[in-house]
Amino acid sequence: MPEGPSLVLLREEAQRFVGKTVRAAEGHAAFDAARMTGRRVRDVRTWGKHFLLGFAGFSLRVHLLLFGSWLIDARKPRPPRLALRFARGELNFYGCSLRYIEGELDQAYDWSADVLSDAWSPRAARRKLLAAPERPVCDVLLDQDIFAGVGNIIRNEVLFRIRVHPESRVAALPPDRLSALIREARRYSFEFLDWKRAGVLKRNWQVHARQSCPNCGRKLRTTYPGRTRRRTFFCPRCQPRYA
DNA sequence: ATTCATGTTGTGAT
DNA sequence: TATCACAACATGAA
Repeated sequence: MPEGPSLVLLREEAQRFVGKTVRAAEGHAAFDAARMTGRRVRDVRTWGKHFLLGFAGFSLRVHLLLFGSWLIDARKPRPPRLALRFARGELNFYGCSLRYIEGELDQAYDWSADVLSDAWSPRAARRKLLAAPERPVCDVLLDQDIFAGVGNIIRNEVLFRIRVHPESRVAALPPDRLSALIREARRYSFEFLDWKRAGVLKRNWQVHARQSCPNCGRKLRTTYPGRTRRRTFFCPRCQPRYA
């Protein structure tokens, strides 16, 4: 579930708790959930795949990892990893990683890296990419320091849309493909968000978990390339490899 | 029942 | 030191 756009939806749903006071916070013993009890939520933000609940002086960071989920005003049969109760309503997290971030979030995060942020900077992304010329594009797209919020689905879809083979190296990309990579990482992330919100995301996948190329009809290839070894779908005909 | 997957971090080997 | 392979975590869908 949790690529960047899904976190935006969580942020929107959690917005109603801003200004409210945590009446009870329960979690597993290893995490000091009680620290939030009696404290007022200042703001709700996201950075890439991080969900951030701001309190005076510190923030809660929730990372949903691969299987994480949340429920608002509802519970699963299993106890939540973290339950935040307010006078009206509750926010429950499952299967996630919890941490506190001390101080201001603007110190802790490079907001220009978040593809879904107003502060997103294509120029900063380009600079980071040019500093990593030998890396394959399949790896850099998942690099959260460059493209925070991009996950495996977005990566596969972006590479198909810009017609670039996943194992192309950054330095070998023609200038217009490098620009397209940066532009499409953000553009498709918002498209993902719209489709997710409308409940039509899967049906709009062009290559992810698909069998054949929507452009030429050939059978798609599935590989596990690069450092990350994540499942990669691509069309060997429509996505030329720039070595 | 078993396998797999929208993710990240830490450990130990090379 | 750098890079890697792998484990660990957790959960719902196919």
